[in-house]
Amino acid sequence: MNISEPAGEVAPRAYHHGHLAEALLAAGVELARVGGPDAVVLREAARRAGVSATAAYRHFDGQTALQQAVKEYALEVLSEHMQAAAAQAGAAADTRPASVVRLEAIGRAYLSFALNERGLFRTFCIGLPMPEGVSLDSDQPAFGVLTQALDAMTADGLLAPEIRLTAPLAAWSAVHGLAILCLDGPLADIPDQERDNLFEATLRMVLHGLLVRP
Amino acid sequence: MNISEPAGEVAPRAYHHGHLAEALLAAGVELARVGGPDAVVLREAARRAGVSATAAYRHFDGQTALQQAVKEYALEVLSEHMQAAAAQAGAAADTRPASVVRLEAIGRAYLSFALNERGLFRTFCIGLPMPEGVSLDSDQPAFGVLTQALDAMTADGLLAPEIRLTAPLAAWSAVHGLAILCLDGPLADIPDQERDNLFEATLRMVLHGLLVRP
DNA sequence: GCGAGTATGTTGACGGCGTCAACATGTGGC
DNA sequence: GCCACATGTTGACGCCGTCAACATACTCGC
Repeated sequence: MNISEPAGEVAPRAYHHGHLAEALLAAGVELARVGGPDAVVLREAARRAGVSATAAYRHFDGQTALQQAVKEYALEVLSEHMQAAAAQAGAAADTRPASVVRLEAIGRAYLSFALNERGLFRTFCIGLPMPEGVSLDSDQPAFGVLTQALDAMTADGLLAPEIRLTAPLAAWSAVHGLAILCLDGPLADIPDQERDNLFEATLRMVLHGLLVRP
Repeated sequence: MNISEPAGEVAPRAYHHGHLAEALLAAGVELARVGGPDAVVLREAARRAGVSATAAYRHFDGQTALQQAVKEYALEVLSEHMQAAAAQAGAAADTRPASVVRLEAIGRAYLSFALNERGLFRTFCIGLPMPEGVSLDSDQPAFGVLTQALDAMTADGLLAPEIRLTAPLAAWSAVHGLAILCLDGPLADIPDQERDNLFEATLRMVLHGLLVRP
């Protein structure tokens, strides 16, 4: 999804904007980044795109549609983060199985995205229907990278097959919950180091809770 | 906190309402129950209290103050739920240690509150500063009942002392995350039975992840 | 090449919201 | 009994989402 104005293309004309949908989405993303989902406001997005308030209705079916688009964008960025982390995992010296290291890396990527892109993450969280019914299928990149890691763990004999189906959501719940508690909850302003400790403790709980007993 | 209009007290006068703060809070709670935090709207609350729009400003310092009050109310209700569940736990035949059963009951109470009082739970979740800095101290009832259960588990030798401090937040993260995924996330409309399975699987992950190895 | 049809953007309006200032009306303390 | 204060009202402002009616530019078939 290309967000920024296409660089060298035809310059926007006087009347017809040319790339209004993209410009509105870019404005919406910026609004979300700064102010969270509630800040994704149609009139302001239109203003930033240099266009009248109601022009947005030619491209988005109302405010929630724009929020939904921003949400999808946020999901894409999050997915890329997680995939990049999973790909890089194992570079450092680590005696544990690669699949476990990868699962941990995914969790850490999720949390770091939540903390570094708070507004975007919050927008990704809001209660709009997930894009095209993400659901539990692994065709969604963000969820897919998680299920792949768990598949690898199952293949390695580290995950009991009978919990293979519930494991991704249980793990996701723990990491997601921790992210939310750190953003909106009582952990909003704990020192960085304490928060990191909590990250590690939660990841340990997830791993110990999922792995087969040695 | 008394929410409803005091039954047999002095009837509201013509000009001075008499119990406007309570009436506004009650209206706010009702709005939150139906529509979540965004539905907690000053003008509508005032309307329901039979009072002009700006009268609310004599009792609440703007909209966020009313939302905050509703949030505190929601936290109280949630705490009572959890405490009641913890107290009742162990009534059913269960061969496991009482402290473990209690911890499970608390988690289930949290989830059932989230599902049965969606609007209120969502309001409780919003990113306003927790009432009087709930933080990690166990003087908050909802958090206290959790730490007590974990203390009991530690005393029973079921929880390693070195994770005693991080355990409550790790456990809370998992249960909270699952609740959110069920309300706003991809698990919004899975069948009840699948959701219950997921509950149990997540609780198992938490318990296995926290308990010392037998 | 050109004209009709459509895509895109504008103006104006409506009601709802939060919020402030100025004003009105009760209530309680002296 | 009177005055200060608490409480509630009115009116206004600017923001928002949204709709209908209108204006302009592009495009495609001829």
